[in-house]
Amino acid sequence: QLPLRPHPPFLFLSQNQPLTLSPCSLSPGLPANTSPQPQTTDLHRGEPHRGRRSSRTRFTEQQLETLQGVFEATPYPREEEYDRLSALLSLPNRVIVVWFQNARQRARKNQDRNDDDNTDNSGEDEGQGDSQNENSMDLTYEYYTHPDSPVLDSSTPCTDSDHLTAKGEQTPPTRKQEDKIISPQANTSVVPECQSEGEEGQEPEL
Amino acid sequence: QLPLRPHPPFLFLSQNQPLTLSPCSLSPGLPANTSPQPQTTDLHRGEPHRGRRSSRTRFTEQQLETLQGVFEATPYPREEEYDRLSALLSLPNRVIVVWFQNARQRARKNQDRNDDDNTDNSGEDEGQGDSQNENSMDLTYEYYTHPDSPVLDSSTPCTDSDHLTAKGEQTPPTRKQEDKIISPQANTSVVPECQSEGEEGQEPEL
DNA sequence: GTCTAATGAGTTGTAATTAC
DNA sequence: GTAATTACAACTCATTAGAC
Repeated sequence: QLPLRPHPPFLFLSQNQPLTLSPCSLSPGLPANTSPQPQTTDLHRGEPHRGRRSSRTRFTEQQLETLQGVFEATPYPREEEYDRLSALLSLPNRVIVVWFQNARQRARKNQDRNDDDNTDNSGEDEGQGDSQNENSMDLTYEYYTHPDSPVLDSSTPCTDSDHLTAKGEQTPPTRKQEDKIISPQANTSVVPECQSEGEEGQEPEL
Repeated sequence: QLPLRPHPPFLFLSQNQPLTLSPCSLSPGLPANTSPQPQTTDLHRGEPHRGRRSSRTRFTEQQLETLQGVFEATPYPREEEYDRLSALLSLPNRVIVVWFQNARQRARKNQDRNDDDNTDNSGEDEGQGDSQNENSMDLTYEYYTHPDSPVLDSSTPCTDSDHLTAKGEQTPPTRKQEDKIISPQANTSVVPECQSEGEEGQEPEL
């Protein structure tokens, strides 16, 4: 008989709008009021811990939104993208990197879970949150991130035919379990990597 | 992790009722600084006596009024709202947080009771003391407190009696939904598949 | 007795860390 | 990079205790 169960810290927004309340003023959708400067060092009220692991970052709604959006587009960004996001969201680079790692892990887990559910309980299909249903994303990665990776090199970037065939070889050494997850960023050819250096061809319209 | 005390099973059901809240007329004349003399002793604020229970806070009428007003608007305020209230009411943050927790608990309980009454004694409907019947609010929260949320506080009076921290805040956590526990990760901001970062259009200037 | 602020165990999601 | 793990942080519920 519980009408509510907001257990864990979570935040994500729908396209929700103030419906019943917002009497006096409203500026929906745009969190530009305060200058949100998420402190990444030591922020929480009080002092929960000192000297331990670095304090848990609390992402803002907007940051998560952006991160999630980028993640859904490119689960494996490269360093330029990390840097861009770092600057954009005013977060340290490590935080961004870690977020993507965790996001991939989460997506993988959700995918597995959904997959298992689908396989096991095919008939039992209740409308669960669809947030984890777009897990068709491909999360295998190939080891292009090596220091002398060809992708990042400016001399090779825009020829997608090259990387598609050359390193598009689907033989990741660490391809463990899921073969449903397929090609890594190779199929990101729809988003060519030439734009990665130049801040990803898409400009923020703001 | 500490099985010291047995705990009842943990199961939830959900039932929800429409929410009745008074938007702006919650506390039209909020206490600016008239003369609230809350005995927020240093007992539980500055110095936590280990082992000793904090002294029970005695809220003033105004404080309770304000808290109740804010609660009816947003049962799950964000951290900034807590801070605002803390400053506004001259109460420690912890006290505010605990008050909201207890208020939620109370509301849930009342809601359950009402629900049981309605369900069990459908025909028997006498006007019992509805001193707390106004708690038929929706306590589902969809995203929890967050540093900068694009919301405005509905508890913030329209008047200028107090704008000590005009942090825009407005959460529409009041989603009326019947008997469905929203899972925390329920709704994500799904973005279309092939657009990299132009999605939300919330990219700050760079 | 009632009412409720405070406490604490328990759950959950996840940022950060570690091991690989 | 991954997978597993740890350490929070924000909540829940039940309970305890303090003032009426």
